[in-house]
Amino acid sequence: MAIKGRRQPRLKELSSELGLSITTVSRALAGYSDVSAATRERVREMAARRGYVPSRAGRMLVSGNSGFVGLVVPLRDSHFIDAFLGEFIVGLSEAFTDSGRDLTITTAARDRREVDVLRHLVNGQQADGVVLTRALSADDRVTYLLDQQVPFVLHGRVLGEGRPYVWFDTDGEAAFGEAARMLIDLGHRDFGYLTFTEPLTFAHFRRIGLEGALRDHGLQLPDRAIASVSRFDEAEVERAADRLLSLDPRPTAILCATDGLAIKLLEVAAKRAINVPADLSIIGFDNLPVSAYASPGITTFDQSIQDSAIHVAEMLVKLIDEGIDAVEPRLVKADFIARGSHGPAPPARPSVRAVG
Amino acid sequence: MAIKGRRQPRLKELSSELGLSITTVSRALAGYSDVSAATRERVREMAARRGYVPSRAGRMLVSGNSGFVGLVVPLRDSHFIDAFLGEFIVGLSEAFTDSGRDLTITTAARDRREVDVLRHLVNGQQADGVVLTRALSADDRVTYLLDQQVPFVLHGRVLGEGRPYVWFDTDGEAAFGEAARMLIDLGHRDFGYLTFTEPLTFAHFRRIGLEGALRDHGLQLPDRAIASVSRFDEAEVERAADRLLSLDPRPTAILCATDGLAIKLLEVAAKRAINVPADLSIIGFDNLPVSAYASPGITTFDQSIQDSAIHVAEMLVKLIDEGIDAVEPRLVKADFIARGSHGPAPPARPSVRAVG
DNA sequence: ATGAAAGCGCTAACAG
DNA sequence: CTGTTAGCGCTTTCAT
Repeated sequence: MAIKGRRQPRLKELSSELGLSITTVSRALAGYSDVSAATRERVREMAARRGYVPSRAGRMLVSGNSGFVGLVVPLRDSHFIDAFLGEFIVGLSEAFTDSGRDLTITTAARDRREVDVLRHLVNGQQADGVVLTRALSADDRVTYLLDQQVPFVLHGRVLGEGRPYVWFDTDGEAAFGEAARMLIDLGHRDFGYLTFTEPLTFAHFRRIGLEGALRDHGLQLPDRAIASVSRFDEAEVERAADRLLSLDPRPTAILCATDGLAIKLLEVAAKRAINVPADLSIIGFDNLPVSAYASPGITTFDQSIQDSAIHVAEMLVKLIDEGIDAVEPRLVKADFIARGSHGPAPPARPSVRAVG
Repeated sequence: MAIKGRRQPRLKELSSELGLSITTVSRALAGYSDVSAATRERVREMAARRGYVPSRAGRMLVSGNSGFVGLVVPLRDSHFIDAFLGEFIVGLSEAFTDSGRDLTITTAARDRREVDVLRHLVNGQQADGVVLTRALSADDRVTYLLDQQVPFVLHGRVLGEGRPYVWFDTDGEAAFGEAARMLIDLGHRDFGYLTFTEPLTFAHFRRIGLEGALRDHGLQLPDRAIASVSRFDEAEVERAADRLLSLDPRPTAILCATDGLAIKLLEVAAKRAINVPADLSIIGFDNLPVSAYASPGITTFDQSIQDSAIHVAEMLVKLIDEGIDAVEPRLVKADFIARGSHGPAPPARPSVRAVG
């Protein structure tokens, strides 16, 4: 069943009805000055009345670009992260629509690797540019697109890529540095970090932010106090959280790479009758809707997903239109959202280690 | 900056390298039997090695369809609903990708009406079919697409449309009927319904499900016990909830058209020191992630957004390929999720009304 | 079994 | 100012 109905008019039809050549109609619509104002008006009026919309295919063929911008959605993660995607997509789409482009979403489903999907998108000239989310420290998507010289904007950063590329990121290093300093001021000395096994760049930066602040105060984050879990294995979180809470001395403050982790940690702490924030301060990142409803509310950082999306979209449009020299990578500050999951360090307890 | 780099090979290039005509290469790739097995293999091998992907534009032009399926994202709602969108989009995209199609997302931003966006999509032949979400009782998008004979699947239903169309919906009527019967069994007699001002079809069906069950038990839902709020005005919810809780007699059970509303109601009840579920039972719909984290957890219905999306996508593909006779509308059951926000009716209290 | 030619809708280069 | 011509990449008759 093709699109039937009152068939969409094409240039040919308009031109024959107007008694003009196709070319003239085309140029009139494009607003070229070399067509008389009178004709231009007449053509425009007719086109509007007939609801003429140029065929994308025709345009694509002659211009060489598609008018589409691609987003490859990574493997499906947890529900929490899907909330991110929804907002991000809406933001992107809005911004692209404003620039006359459309967003196409492709999924790297099951066995198809993301790079293959990208290759398909790029080689089929289905997209003039691409948005990537969830950067990995070493990200083969980035390498591939740089090799192919395809315009793209990365939400996040990669590590150790020599060539220039356009990225947009939230400054997790500064954020967790700030959080750590605040907690140190509140008397905390024993810190923990709950993060992902996968080499997600944001987790890396948040960690070095934390470690940097500790070092500045003569403290450190021992390896034992870092627990990591696969982002695809919900069950693992519980074990990891458990392990952190069994340390001796037990951390009085645990920073979590994301709110999703923070919430799980909160649950595990509750099961062990560890009071948050009296016995344990927890800090997350992302400001998920659930974080406000957990009890206590999760203290976290907000990065306004919609704003990020809009910026990313604008950067990509500029990159496509004006080239890489026209656009600077951007690092934005995350807003600290103080809620109930952090507080002063508990009074010092005798620790096996400290005593022995 | 167009896509440069090791330029994507086109048919012309492949054919000249192989010493064959464009036609032959095309047919070899299409697997036609009238090209010798040997050549076919040779062509295929070369195409694979060069990473050939047919140009979408060329295909579109000759076939008349785009290979794209459109989703018009409605006006931006609250954060809660965006969580729905994210999951829905991922589900759609996965299913469409499986059928070799891609999903394009267009936004009805700011002043552009959704129908205009649809018109653009349809007339520009940018999509072979369309997915619509959040049906309104009288939905001009549906009318328009039916008029234009454009294949579409509606997530939800409209009321009073005579022509056949393809829809997929969750049976909110059955669900809230079930919930009401359960609450009646628990002793509840005074019910309330918190819903939206906008004529969203799902809210309508959930309401008549509730009303039907009440009627069957000789009860009714008085107009005063129905409060509605605009889905774009978060503040209004509080006033509406307040009003419901000020009724005399105060409802002992309030059903909410969505979890988003239920959560707001829960907050307002907490402020008024109304204990849930001892004094008030609350039931929502959607099973948002936050609903599990509210305290008490919201009793609700789950409709598996991802499954819905996959079904919708499959229905649309079938509709496009085989026509409207090949596909039946579908009504699926929602799963009841019992949590802590409902319970037995409180012991009867003297009501001004009952006493007077 | 293979190739030549036409045409999908559009725009750009070139004539008149 | 307007029209003719060519060509973007592909598939589909129609010849050979």
